[in-house]
Formats: sequence, structure tokens, C-alpha cells
Amino acid sequence: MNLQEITPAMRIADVERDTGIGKDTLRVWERRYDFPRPDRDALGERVYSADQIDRLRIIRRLLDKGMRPSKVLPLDLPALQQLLDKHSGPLHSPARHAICLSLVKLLRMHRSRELRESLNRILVQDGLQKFITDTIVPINGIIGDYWIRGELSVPEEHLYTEQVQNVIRHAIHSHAPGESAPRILFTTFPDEEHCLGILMVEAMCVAAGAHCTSLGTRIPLSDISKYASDGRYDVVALSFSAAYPSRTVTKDLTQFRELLPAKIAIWAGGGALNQKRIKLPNTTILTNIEGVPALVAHWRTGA
Amino acid sequence: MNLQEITPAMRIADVERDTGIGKDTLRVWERRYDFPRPDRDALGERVYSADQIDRLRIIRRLLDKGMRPSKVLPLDLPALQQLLDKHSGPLHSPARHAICLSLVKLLRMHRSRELRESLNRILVQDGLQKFITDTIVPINGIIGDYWIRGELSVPEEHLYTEQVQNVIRHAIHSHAPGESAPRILFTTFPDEEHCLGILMVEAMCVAAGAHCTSLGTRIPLSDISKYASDGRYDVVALSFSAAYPSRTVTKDLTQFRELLPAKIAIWAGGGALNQKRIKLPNTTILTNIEGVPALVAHWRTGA
DNA sequence: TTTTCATGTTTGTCCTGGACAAAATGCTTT
DNA sequence: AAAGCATTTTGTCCAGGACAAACATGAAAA
Repeated sequence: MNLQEITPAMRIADVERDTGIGKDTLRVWERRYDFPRPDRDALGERVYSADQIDRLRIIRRLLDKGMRPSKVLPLDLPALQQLLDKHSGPLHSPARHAICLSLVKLLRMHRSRELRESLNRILVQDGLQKFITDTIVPINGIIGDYWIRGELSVPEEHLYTEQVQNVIRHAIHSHAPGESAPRILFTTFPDEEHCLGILMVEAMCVAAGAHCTSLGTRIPLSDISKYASDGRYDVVALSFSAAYPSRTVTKDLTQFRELLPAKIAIWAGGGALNQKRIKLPNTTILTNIEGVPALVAHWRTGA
Repeated sequence: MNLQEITPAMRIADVERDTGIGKDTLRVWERRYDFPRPDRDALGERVYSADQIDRLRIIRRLLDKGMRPSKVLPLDLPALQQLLDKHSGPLHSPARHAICLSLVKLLRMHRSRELRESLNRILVQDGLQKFITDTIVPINGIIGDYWIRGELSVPEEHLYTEQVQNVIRHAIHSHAPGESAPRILFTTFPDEEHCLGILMVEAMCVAAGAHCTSLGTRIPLSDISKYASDGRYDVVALSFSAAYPSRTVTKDLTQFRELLPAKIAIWAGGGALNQKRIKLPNTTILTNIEGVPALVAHWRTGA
């Protein structure tokens, strides 16, 4: 039995599910940039190779970081890797980096309990805010790098997400329920399914003593607006991961700003907004999560 | 400001996200059955009305229950409602039904803590297995009915799922870790994102004293097989909700059976399998969740 | 220097109408 | 009942065209 036999044929729908790139986009890329150029089966239908999927995954990552399709689609695998390395960059102190790497190692050995205990130890030592900004954020980056390189399996990635969620959720619930202003509602738009981003912001706000409520992910705009009005919230906080369809993010936010009562503020952040310049009334775009405590403080003095 | 202005235009991609029906399918239904026949905007692109979405949601539900498109697509809203009522049927004792309705009422008032406490009370009183089969299963059905009728918002539905998960997960962890055979691995295929189904089965197996591990949802077949082999599991348990693409479920299972070592059993269940007749070696199709304890017992005597 | 505006280019999504295999159904025979 | 065969139903894929919104670029204004 050779490898080709046990590897199932990747049809265009499978590629869409795995990479998040739509069928129409895949076809039009093939027409315009000559990549990906899949084999065809007996019926003339596209069959993608594992190599092409790998390349597409990296391309997706680079597009999320703001590169343009015409620049990255013609590149081969080594060139893509190189470009990715240049864009990840050295972000944090070497000591922190070492701690993060040891946590990743635990993860790769499937030691879920030890991973959670280690995270908890750091949490207790650093406090919630520092834990998020100095530990979780860099680990997320490292996990992302491993993921792109195919050195992490899907179950391992799930295990990581789940343990981090456990730790942060527990920390949020252990806090004395903040009843002081502002009242903040946390959620994401229907096309955003990543919950870690908004959970981290919620943790930062809880630590800052705000009254926080989470609606969960993938909530229709009308439902968000209704809850925010009915619950007399001061702020709606939204997260847009790098994977959010970046073409529509400005339009979506503008539409929501019109729907939501003008006196309720919007705080929006996440990778999809990083290189956008959005100006809307009573709306703050957060460029990095470290700015959250200052934002809460500013709200208290300003409003 | 009238209603049409505040209701955002539903484009075909939005309908796909909301109903789970693919763009191609929507277009071909329009061609063949003359429904849905959306308006067109200035560019000639489809704009679906809220009524059409409602109808499509019910149609999706009926298809999941095994009806055929040619039979249900031509029906109008009242006829669809009627058909749905006929198919939900009276399932449980009136007393149980009353308890379930009171829980739904709590949910609709957003009393999440009381909801969780009520569930926990029933859990303690009935024990884990009876709690799942007599309370959670019927409530799921009722929630589904409310959902279809548009009487439950997305956040309310999320709230329900989250609280039930909390209660079941906690119950699973409180059990003394079962070290007795069989060793069972719980997960779902990449196209299945619903986690409640497999979680309920896991709870039943934990209560039956088996050694249980969960991989989470949306796991590639190759990863499942690798884990099951490496961890020397006896059984892989899979859940296929009614929303699983039913065209492919037989093919997917067959493919997985070939990938997984023959001596590892497969237990599969869920709505998508209800009217299938699948015969595969060392593979059991569960028609209802009540059969799980017997299945575990049977495994112990038989193997 | 930074910001605003006008221009041309890039890019994802939608369109039509055709094709086909796999699944479901109905009918006949063990 | 169960199994085999023919027919209909049905979802997904294809090609190639179209277009607006997002983006880049460079000139003019603050």
C-alpha cells in the first residue's frame, strides 16, 4: 500500500473547509495566477495534492497579515516560508519565549493536565492581565507558527485551545463579580468563530473591575443590538481574528454602528483590523490588547 | 424608518451560513422547484426575504428527518408547519414534558444560573444516565422546535448549549476515572461541529464505568486513526447530527473503517444515521442513546 | 510633514446553464 | 423479508463572464 492510496482525494469542497478559501476563489486564482493547479480525476474534477494544501495554508496566513494575492501566489514553498519568517519577527523577551516553548512542549506530549497546571501557576504568579499579555498572546503566536508548519495536529491544537479556555474562564469566574462601570458586552459577528480573542479581552476587562457579560460567538447583529439595549450596556466589545473575511469587516462594522444606539460605545480589535483605518462615531479600534486597561480607565474618567 | 430598511439584505452567502444549504443547491432548487425565488438587486444578484429564510429553515429540518426535496420544496409555510408537527410526535411522559418546558421557560428569561442549578438538581436526583435520556434528550427536541419557529434567539440557544455542556462536563469529571475496559475514544468527523451529541454518549459511557477520552469535534480521519492506534483504544465512538451532510455519511464511514485497524470497533450514532442501513465489519450503528449501557455491557461479555 | 482627493488596478463573489455520479426509489425475482 | 436491477432524483462540480468594492498610487491641498 503506498501513500497515495491511503491519502484521500482532496476535492475542492475539502480544500475550502481546510483552508477557509472559497471554491470560487480557488477557481479564479487558478485562472489568474496559475496556482493552485490541481490534477483532474476521470470526470475532470479538481484533485488537490497535500503540497498544494500546505502552500495554500501559508498563503492564507500571509494574506491575513495584509499581503496581496498577486505578490504571494506565484511564490514557491521556500519563498513562502521565508516571507512568513520575516513577518513573525522577534516579539518578546527571550526568557518569556523559553517559558512559552516549554509549554508548547508539554502540549506536544499531550500532557493536558500539566499544561493546565503550568498555566495556572503562571497566572497566579503574574496576575490575570500580565498572564494574558505576556504569556497567552506569545504562545498563541508560537502555536500558530507550529500549526502552519504542520508540526501540530488538529487534536493538539484543540487541546491547547480548550485548556487555555478552561484557565481563563475559571479566572474570570473567580473574580468577584465587578459591578462598577462600565457595563461591557462581549461577542463576535456571525462570520467569526474564534472565541479565544474575545475571551482574552473579557479577562482583561474583568481584571480592570468592569461589569462583563459574554454572549458567545457568531451572534447576528440584530441580536447583539437588542441585548445591548435591553441590558443597558455601555460598551459592546467585538473581536475580529485574522481569519475574519477582511473584505467585509469595514462594511460589517459600519452597518452595526448604524444598528446600535449611538450612545453605546463599540470597542473592536483583532488581527483583521490591524491595517484598516476605520473612523466611526463612538467607536474605538484597539490595535493591541495591552491597551485594554487604559481604555477602561479612560472610559471612567471621560464618560 | 421602516422594517425593510433596518433588515439587512440577505445575499446568497448569508443564506448559506444561516441555513447550512450550499449556494449551488440554492440555485439549483430555484431552477428545478421554483423555490426559493428571491428578488434581485440592481445588479441582478439574489436578495432573499426573511419569509424565504424561515421556510428554508423548516425545509432543512424536514430534509434532515429524511423527507425528499421534491416533496417539501413546493409546500407553503402552513403545510410545512403541519408536516413538522406530524414528525415531532409525542415522545415522552407528560410529567417529563412539563419539567422540560419549565426549563425552557428559565432559558427564555435568561436565568442561566438557575437553569444550571435546576439541571444539576435533576442530575443528582436521577443519576447521569437517566438525566441524559429522560431530561437532556427531550429538552434538546423542544429547544429545536422553538428554534425552528423563530421563538428562540441565537444567544438563547448558545446559553442553553453552554449550560448543558457545563453540567455534563462537570459530571464526567466528577466520576472516578474509569480504568476498566473498554477504552473508548470520542470524537466527530471534520464536517460535524455539534459537540452535544458526542458529549452525551461520553457521559453514558463514563456512567457505565468505561475508560473514556474525548478528542473534540472536527478531527481529520487520519488523526483519529492515529490516536486510536497509539492509545490502544478498543472503540472509536462517533456522532453524526441530523445536520451532517447526509449524502456523504456512508462514504465517510466506509473510508474511515478502511483507515482504522480492523480490531478497533466503531460505534456510530446520531440523527444522520437514522434511516441509513450501513453494514460494516466491527461497526455498530446506534439508533438511540438508551442503548449505550447495553452496548458497553455487551462489549465486556463478547470481547 | 501629513491629509485629502482622484485615478487606475486588483480581487472576491456572484451569475448562467450544462453535466454527471451517487443515492434513493420502485419493481421484480429469489 | 432480502437481494438484484432499472429509473428517477439530487447535490456538487465545471467554465468563463461580469462587476463593485477594496486597494495602491500619485498629485494637490492643508
